[in-house]
Amino acid sequence: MASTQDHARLDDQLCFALYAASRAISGAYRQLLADIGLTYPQYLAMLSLWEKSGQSVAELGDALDLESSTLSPLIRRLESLGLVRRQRSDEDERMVHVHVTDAGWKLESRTAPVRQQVETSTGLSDTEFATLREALHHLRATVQGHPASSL
Amino acid sequence: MASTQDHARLDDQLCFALYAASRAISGAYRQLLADIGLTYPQYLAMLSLWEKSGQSVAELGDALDLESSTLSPLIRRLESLGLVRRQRSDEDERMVHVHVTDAGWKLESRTAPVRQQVETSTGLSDTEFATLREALHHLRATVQGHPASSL
DNA sequence: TGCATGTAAGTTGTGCACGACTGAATCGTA
DNA sequence: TACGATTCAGTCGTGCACAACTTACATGCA
Repeated sequence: MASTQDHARLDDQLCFALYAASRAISGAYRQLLADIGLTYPQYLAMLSLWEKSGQSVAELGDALDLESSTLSPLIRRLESLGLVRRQRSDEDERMVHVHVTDAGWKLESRTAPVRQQVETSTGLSDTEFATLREALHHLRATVQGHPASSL
Repeated sequence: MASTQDHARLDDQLCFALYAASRAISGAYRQLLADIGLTYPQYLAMLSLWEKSGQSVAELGDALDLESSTLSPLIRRLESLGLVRRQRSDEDERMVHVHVTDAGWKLESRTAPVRQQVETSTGLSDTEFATLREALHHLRATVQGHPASSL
């Protein structure tokens, strides 16, 4: 019967597989990050800031692929948690640099077990993990290089 | 230098690759679906309803892996667009069945080119597409079978 | 029949995510 | 040195996404 139907099936869609898997992973992180007091997007922003403290909002937006309209409130919440500090640039007063505070640095080591637990829960080998990650990075780059106007 | 750093790098995270790729794909759909008047989650809900009209909210939540608190307002918007109709069950008045209306059915054929365009923009062969899709379905199932309590 | 239990759906509150816009600062170029 | 275009952070409005809670109802069992 399934072979005779002309509907596009939800479970056949790559987009849905991606959407559902992404929410499943963020859900796994959510529970564990709750102990630390971070949401999942906040955790990703902190990951980027631990890697490079002092990024401007635009730089962080580049790294996370997010708009300033999303990041501004998120950074404000991180600031109110005392994890980061905003500093307006001296050279260019349009820019705001986001610095990790002492409290922010202290949090870094506490996230390692969270990462470990979620990675274990995926059941993937290191190779599978890396292969899937690169496939997804490549997919994103390809789709973003295909703006709707060119289709 | 990169080899000496002890930070967890954002771009090394599968979770981030997944998160970013998912947003990239939904962004690609967003632009094309705007012509049709649907958001991306609304489109996914309609996909499921076109496949099986008359599902209860809980069934739809099972298919999409979403809570009723997410679906209720989403369905309300679809109803106000005239694409679906709610009907409280006769046998069990707790349940609400969601039926596709004539206008809803008319929309179905208009989504095929959207799907086609996004699939093309991924640059994936049919085999790669299916392989990635199954890997993601499997990943989701594995992670959801690993509740945090068991870690 | 009466009541405890559990389940379906909806409500509320918080936090993304994005488009459209605003206002300030800077840059390019004449 | 004017001044229009651009860039940057931020605001606002809409729509998810989820947790916690409420309401309504059906069912099981005494």
